Amino acid sequence: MTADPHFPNILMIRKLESIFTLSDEEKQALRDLPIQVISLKDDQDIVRIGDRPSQCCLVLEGFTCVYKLTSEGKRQIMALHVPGDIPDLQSLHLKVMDNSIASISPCTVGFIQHEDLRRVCEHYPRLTAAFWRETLVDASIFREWLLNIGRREAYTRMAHLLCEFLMRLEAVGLVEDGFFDLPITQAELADVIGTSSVHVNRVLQALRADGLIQTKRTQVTIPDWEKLTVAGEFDPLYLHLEGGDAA
Amino acid sequence: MTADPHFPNILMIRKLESIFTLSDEEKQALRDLPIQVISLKDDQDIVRIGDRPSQCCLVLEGFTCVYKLTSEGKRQIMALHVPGDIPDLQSLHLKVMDNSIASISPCTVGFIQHEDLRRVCEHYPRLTAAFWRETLVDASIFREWLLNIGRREAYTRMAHLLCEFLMRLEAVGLVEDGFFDLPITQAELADVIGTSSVHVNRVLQALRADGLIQTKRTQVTIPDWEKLTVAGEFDPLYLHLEGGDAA
DNA sequence: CGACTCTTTGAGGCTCATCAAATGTAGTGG
DNA sequence: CCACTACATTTGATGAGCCTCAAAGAGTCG
Repeated sequence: MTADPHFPNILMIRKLESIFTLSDEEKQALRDLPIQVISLKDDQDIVRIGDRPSQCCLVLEGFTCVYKLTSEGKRQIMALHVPGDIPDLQSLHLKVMDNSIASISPCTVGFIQHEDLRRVCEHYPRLTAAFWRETLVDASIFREWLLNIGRREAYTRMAHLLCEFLMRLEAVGLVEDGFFDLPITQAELADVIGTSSVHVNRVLQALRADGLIQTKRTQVTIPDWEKLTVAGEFDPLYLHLEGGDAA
Repeated sequence: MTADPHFPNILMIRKLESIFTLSDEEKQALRDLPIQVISLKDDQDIVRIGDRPSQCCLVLEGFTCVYKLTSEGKRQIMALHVPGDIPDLQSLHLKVMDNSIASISPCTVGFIQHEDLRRVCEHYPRLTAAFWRETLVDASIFREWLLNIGRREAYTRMAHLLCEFLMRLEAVGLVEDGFFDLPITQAELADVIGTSSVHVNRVLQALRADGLIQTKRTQVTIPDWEKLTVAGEFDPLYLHLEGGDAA
């Protein structure tokens, strides 16, 4: 990671700019946002269900996950977040956390105080819209995951998840030639797609056997994007990767 | 339904007021919003995936659902909306619909132009926050449904869904003594909880046999709320039914 | 009363969970 | 460099939950 103390701010600005055109003033306001950076090992809770946080968390490096547990202790991961995402942006308007957020790989995150974020939003309504939109895209991904988990079988689900990951990582420059790092265990993948780790293992073997993915440690290569999207019934519409400025 | 031409506006105001305290000016602005009311039979699409709507839809009477189809034509319902909800509020900031919305019972809905909604939000930032919060609660429900579908079995899932429905309908005054109307077929319930209609039928029988619900036509009675919440592992936290004003 | 839709029931099979154990792969300290 | 530990992946076997197909009852409505 760059030593630039403003790297978190720049990451956030780049992310918003991929959708909205920001004025110099807006960019400056974002650049001036105080962001407290900390590093985490994997599997560390960042916020917990029931908390009443006074800050939001911006992912800088690595991946985080949003999860909940059933009363029998089964875990469901509802979302994965990559650098540039703000997994608990909702806490700006919902006092109590209704889910927990944890690092799923070693990662770096930045904390932004709610009051600072609110102040910026008050002065720059277009930034309010931009942040609001971020939470709407998150919601859109939840919907797609509901379809995935509710109505597709494990093989398709996994292919779909890998497609989504590739696209989202590509958007932040973390993919080269269909090749990216996925530092997530099979047990965690199981918690994402709602199956068991044993079954994840078998599904991954099937995907490899069908030539849809190649894996080496935590590295994943997609040799044939077209084929994987077909196997995963993947249509990137729901990611809303372009066109944010209101009509 | 009342003949009052401002009924839709009043419904919206009441909904927001259950969370935020609104000033007279804010209320007046909402009362002045033009809303075009129309009636629908059941199973009618209101907006479709891929559409670029220029208006939002406020549910006035009956229920609507948010759904998507897999390429094999299987349907997953991602959300149910009750009077007072705005199922496609997201379209204010996401140009293209990533899901379809349909009536699931005969219903009345009101359409509000995006431009009108935007104008109100510009003048009253607290209303922006209130609408933003609505979309955040929707997202919170998506997360809970992901846990439900991904990690709980059908019996628990159904109990959970009925708990949620009771609470949400109670919030808009549509429940009396644990008794409410649920004009939804078992096939539709199956699309909600991600199973088959045959299995829904068996699960409902089991719930009846266990004394957790009583049904008569589309009428549902919950004789023992406490027992049903245990069976459904239900914790209403995720509905965020109170406390919206920022700290 | 017939046409339609929805609910209910049965039977067989498939997907996937669970349990348990073996193998593989870092990371640590001697 | 090797033994040792801690995890993660892989494999096998068994069974539970649920799907699908098919057909029979029950409401509901013109």
